[in-house]
Amino acid sequence: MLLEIYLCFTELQMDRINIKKLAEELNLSKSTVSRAFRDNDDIKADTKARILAKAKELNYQPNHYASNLREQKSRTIAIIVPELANNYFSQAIHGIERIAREHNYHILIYVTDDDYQKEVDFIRHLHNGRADGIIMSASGEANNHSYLNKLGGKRLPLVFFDRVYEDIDVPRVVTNDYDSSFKATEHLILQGCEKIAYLVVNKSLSIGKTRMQGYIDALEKYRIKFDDRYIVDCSNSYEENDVIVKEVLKDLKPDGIFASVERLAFATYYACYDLKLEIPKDLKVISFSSLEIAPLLNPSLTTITQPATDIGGQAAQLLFNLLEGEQVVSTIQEVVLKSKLFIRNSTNK
Amino acid sequence: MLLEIYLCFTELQMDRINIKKLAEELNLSKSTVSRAFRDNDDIKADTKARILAKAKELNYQPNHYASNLREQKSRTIAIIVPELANNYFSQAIHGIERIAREHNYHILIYVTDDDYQKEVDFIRHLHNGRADGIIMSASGEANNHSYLNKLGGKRLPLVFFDRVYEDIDVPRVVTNDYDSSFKATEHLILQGCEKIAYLVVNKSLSIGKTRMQGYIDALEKYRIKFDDRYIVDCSNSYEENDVIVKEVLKDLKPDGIFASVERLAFATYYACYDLKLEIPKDLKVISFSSLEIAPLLNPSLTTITQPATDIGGQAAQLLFNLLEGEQVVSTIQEVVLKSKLFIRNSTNK
DNA sequence: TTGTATGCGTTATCAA
DNA sequence: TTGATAACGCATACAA
Repeated sequence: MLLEIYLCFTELQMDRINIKKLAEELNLSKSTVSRAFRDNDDIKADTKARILAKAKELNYQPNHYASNLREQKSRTIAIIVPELANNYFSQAIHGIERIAREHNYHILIYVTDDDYQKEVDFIRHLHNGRADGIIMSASGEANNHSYLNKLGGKRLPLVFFDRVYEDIDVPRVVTNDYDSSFKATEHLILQGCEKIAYLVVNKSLSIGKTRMQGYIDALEKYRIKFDDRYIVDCSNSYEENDVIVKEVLKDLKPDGIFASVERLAFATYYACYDLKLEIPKDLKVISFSSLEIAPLLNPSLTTITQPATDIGGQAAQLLFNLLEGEQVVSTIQEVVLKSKLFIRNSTNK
Repeated sequence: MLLEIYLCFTELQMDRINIKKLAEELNLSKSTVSRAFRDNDDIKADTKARILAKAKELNYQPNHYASNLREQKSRTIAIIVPELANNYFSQAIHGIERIAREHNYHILIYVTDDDYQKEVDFIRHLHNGRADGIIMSASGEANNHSYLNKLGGKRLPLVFFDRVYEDIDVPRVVTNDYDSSFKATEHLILQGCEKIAYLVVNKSLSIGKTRMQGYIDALEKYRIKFDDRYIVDCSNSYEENDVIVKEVLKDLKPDGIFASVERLAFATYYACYDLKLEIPKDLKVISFSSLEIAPLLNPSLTTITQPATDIGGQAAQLLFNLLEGEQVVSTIQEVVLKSKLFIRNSTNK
């Protein structure tokens, strides 16, 4: 009976070990115990060791919410992305995660499903102190995002990567999209393409626009008449894209496809299989992509490969500059990373 | 001078709007304001509306750390995975995220890089109240994980998916790996393979063992002698796997490859390209995978496809049963989802 | 070097 | 229906 009570008691104790109980166990005050977990405080090495040992024994961890309420910072960054089950974004998050871990920060993940309202809600919500900063690839280019100017300022540092809002002045990491798509288009032209379709998911997104401009300018350089029917607005749904791409292939009979995201290159491949079109004979395909197995596709896919992991890492670095930097830098910081063209069989003559 | 102080003051105010200031603005008490943000409390509809309007105007959000310190729960779940830039895990996380969002929970991501010590550290750390529960795919099968039995219990609910520790009694979501690999091996045999190599990343992992047993039993059924040189222990590094796989192909000359994870199938493809081996003529390949573009590979890859998103979703569901369930269920809950065999050209006669 | 006391921003209990 | 007050667990200024 006594044993039972004892067990019950210790279980309860186990259930919630806190600084007070730990202090009692050690016959010390809470403040002394607290000091043991901070680096720069005055505490006898001996005492500190005793405390840490006991803490480990009892599995004590300073309560995160109490600490952060006190210190007004969370050592947490939030990542907001349009989608998760996506090569590019998972690599970028991987890059962020690595840097965050080095800095002993934790990461929260938020997925907007390309829904601008969710993005707004997430950001608004995050102003409750849950995160010290945000790294985001934007979802709602077409919308009014002035709310970010109010919120996004010094209160909660924000860094963009890849998909940015041009009108919001925050640090950002992008790739040299204009050059890359110019070169991509040029490559198709030099391989003999004359009717090049540009597939894009959301052409109002700045990233879509930049890439499109490279395409347009390359056409111009080679005196190929621009025809806006060849700018094809696609969606995020496999089924819809299948219909859209097949229509384009049948109606416009392009001899080159420039896909602004890898998903659209896949849609093109599937469509060609179904329509018995042969890549690269009937149609050459090039795509922005960070797919590591592009060489294994049938045919191997010519890609403009973005350094996705690096992009994430740099974005994290920019955020930590804001969070931990001594001096406030007032100019916009923009990091431009280079994509690289890998020529493979999908664009071979 | 006064102006400066005033500006400074308002800036500070803007910087940190809290319940007290909001209450002062409204000439109400903190408690009344607090009530406006809870559902079931007594408060005049009129007052509540006034409060919420003002809160929106001032961009007030109840401080997360204070709330959670008070309520002793965080509405946050932690996900621990071996790696992130990986098709399977990013799909699984996507599944978890969807369910978590439905429940209004946030997610923290931790990546172990297959390092058991990191896993232990993460879990230990998470006992500081930062998360209400953990969903994990394990990294350290070979190690002693009894620490989990102490920690993992009621204090911080834990759910496994995919890679589990058999000796830890917590809910789990797995796939029918034994059956699937039996069928996969059988499929290779029926396609005429006689020397089938099984590629595995960590054969001491239970998931590797289960899959291996299916392979072994299928061989036995068809009276093919088991030779443990055909069990090939690979790594997580591209370079190392390239060497390992090529050696196997050259030395053992298998006519079938069964890859326990998709990365090893890719390594096999690359090796075959280099060694001028033709799939499926010289070598048939089948792989566990959740790759959506398996049909686009050259040749299209026969897969045992795991419902990765679903696995994540179910794991989240199990965790929410623990977190929100009224009754404590004492038996182990195990959810088994079925993988599906998709026969494609890599195993065609 | 250690202890005491206060407050971080909430929510819950109780009283009004 | 609302207000005053005490905790939640911790970190720090100050006292000893």
